[in-house]
Amino acid sequence: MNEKLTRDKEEVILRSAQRRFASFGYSKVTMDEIAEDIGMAKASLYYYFPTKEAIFRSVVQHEQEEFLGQAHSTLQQKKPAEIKLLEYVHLRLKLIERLNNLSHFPQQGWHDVKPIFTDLFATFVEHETRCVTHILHEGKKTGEFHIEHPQRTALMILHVLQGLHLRFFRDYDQHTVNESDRAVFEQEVLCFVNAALHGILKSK
Amino acid sequence: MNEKLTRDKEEVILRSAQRRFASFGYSKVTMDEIAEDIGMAKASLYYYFPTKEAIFRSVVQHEQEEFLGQAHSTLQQKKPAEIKLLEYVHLRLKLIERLNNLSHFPQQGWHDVKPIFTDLFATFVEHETRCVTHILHEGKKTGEFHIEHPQRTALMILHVLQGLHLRFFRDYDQHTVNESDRAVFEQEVLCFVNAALHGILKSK
DNA sequence: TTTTCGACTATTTTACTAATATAGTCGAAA
DNA sequence: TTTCGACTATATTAGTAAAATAGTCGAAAA
Repeated sequence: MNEKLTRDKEEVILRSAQRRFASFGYSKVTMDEIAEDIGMAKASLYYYFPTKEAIFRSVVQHEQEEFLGQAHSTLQQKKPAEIKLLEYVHLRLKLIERLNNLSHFPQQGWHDVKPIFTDLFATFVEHETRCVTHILHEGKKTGEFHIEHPQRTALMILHVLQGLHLRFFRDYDQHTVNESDRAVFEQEVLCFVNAALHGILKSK
Repeated sequence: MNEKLTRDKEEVILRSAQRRFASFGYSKVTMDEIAEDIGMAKASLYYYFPTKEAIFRSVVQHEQEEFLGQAHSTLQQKKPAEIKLLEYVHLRLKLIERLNNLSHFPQQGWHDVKPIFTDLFATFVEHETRCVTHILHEGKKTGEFHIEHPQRTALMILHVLQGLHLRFFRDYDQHTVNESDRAVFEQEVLCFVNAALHGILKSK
């Protein structure tokens, strides 16, 4: 029965951690701060989580799971594959916006946190690859798409998304990223998806 | 008349510098080393170039000019725009491979050299944008391409190329980049260009 | 006059150390 | 079962002295 209470406390901790990580990045947040936010002593955190990394991983995992949940519910609807791909990209843009903050992603942060969750990332990328590959296969089966290597194309798409993200935010540190920058980024991503879908050649 | 001799000496210096920069990156090369390579005293270098940065900029500019030269000669030939775009991308891949080395690009090096030639880069990107936009416009005019916003599409293409490059080499430091890694990178770039050209939708 | 360089300076990097901050432990108390 | 104060060991930071390096200058060589 206190199982439930434990989960609740964990949630509280994770929410606090999430907020702090999102504002300052992994390495700039201390266990003392996370604890103080929720009126706990640092030592108490260690009753729920074995390490700081574990907390961070949980936070990231939460975001990823929420995203994958939404993505799968999109996949299951009956819509043209083209629409599904677009919706997937939109969801992903929202995810990126959130993850961007945790550990102030692309720039400094990356090297701090890279070893912590290369594995988390790896499995996440696998999931993503499956999702996009699935969409492409479906589109191929229904005759919507003409693709020779769905797998490779899916990887390419995901890598381009990652790449544009990197390219765009590599220079900005967190505080200089403003609304209009992100708007330009998103527009460019959509331009890419559009090109990938429709191509630019007239003849087939 | 000694104008010619001066140019020759400059070339010698630049060649030596180019080799060193390519192997060790901007910050790990000293003026003494560059000078010693060609049997000169360091002080003599300053007769030809005012600063170390000036040497580096010259080296980079050389690469860029050679590339732009080849690119323009490609543009002037009478070929389908599709082919021109592909050739352009191939040339660019070769450039990247060379620039990659100077200052051990994407990772550590970037921050060292960024302030040195943001301007060089900016004008280079302008040139590139003009090239690609030109190809797209031409393809549009001849009816080969169907593009709504050639300028925006050109930017997108270039940014994707940059992005893939970053994504691919961000983790590797110079010495771990091997042949097969680069092969995968190039294959992915071509997959992108292919998708951008032909799209994946069957219907128009 | 043009080009080279040895000897010098000012500045930046590096290597080391002491002081601080922080993750994580433990046993006692609530 | 859950919380926490007090503690330790490790990692980060700040400060500093030593070394390396970009850049100068005036004299010498060509």
